[in-house]
Amino acid sequence: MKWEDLAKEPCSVARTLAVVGDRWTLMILRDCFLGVRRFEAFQARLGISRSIVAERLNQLVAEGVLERRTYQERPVRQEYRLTPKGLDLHPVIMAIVEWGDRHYAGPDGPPILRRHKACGCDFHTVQVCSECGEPVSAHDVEARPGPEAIARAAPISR
Amino acid sequence: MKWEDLAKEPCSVARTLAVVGDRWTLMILRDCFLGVRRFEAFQARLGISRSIVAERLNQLVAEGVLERRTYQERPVRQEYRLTPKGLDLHPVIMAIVEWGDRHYAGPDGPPILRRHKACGCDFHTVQVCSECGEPVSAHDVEARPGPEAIARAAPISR
DNA sequence: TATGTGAGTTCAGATTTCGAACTTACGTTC
DNA sequence: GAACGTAAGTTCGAAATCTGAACTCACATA
Repeated sequence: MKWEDLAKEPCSVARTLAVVGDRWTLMILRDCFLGVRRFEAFQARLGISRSIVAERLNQLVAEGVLERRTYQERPVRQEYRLTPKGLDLHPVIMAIVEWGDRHYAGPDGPPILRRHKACGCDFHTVQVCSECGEPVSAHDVEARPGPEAIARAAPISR
Repeated sequence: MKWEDLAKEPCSVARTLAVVGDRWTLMILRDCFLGVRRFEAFQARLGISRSIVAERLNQLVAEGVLERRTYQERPVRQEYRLTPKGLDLHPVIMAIVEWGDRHYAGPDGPPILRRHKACGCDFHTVQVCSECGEPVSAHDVEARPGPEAIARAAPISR
């Protein structure tokens, strides 16, 4: 399988990674959630090649994750902002943060602290079941193919 | 910045991606959570080059995410299983699934259905605050540097 | 004896990614 | 008004990574 074929897989992990699973793309999105919006800022913070920054930003815009907005004419200056679809990636970033905090924090605790404005507390995230509200662990989940995967696995005619 | 330098960044996203942010690594982990354990099975399911499968599995073992276990002597046969540290990645995979389900599901719904054994329902995941239990959205979060980031005097530049 | 399987390793060639320099179009400072 | 700075890229040769295909080793099965 090639990387470009991922999007066609009947799997939401594959489809998501086809968009954001590229090297550096999640780092760019991390910065988006921290409020970074400009090309130069992404490039300077990440210290990666400008061509890669340009390519990744274009991909994210093409996928509707970021929106290119002109904030100044003459000379034209653009900025990149998360769309609603992009904002939906917040749980992905937070889950990644959670794992890093748990397994790679130094003796002083996590490198970045996060406060939940709604309740005012420093917090971490917990994943719960949409139906019963209880925390979900790996062993609690039973996966089975949905209609689409069944259709692909057993085509009516060949 | 080089990819290998990511692990040294005072950021949990960077540290996590240094381990699992490699191309294909999250796809391998997806399969782990679906119960895949053998080299041949990873290679066949992903259809990527055997050397990449071998390299990624070795990296994950070195990082303590997977454990190599001999399930048969003569000839030696190994399998790869998630360690507790690896199981902690479940929320990352589920957050990725959630986004794919939401934005790339076809008309028949998501390609894979998941049942929460504890309550018996088909479910999706919701991220809530560890302190107040309310769902967390991107705009609800205020990030600030922790002790370690302050000590490094790495200002957040925009 | 011949064939199959699991778990890799090896290697030349294709692809991707990188760093560094260049471009364009303006604004600012001396 | 010349020099410098900055935002947002583009271009290009070199370096790193990935691929497919073949090879290995140790055993099992027909």
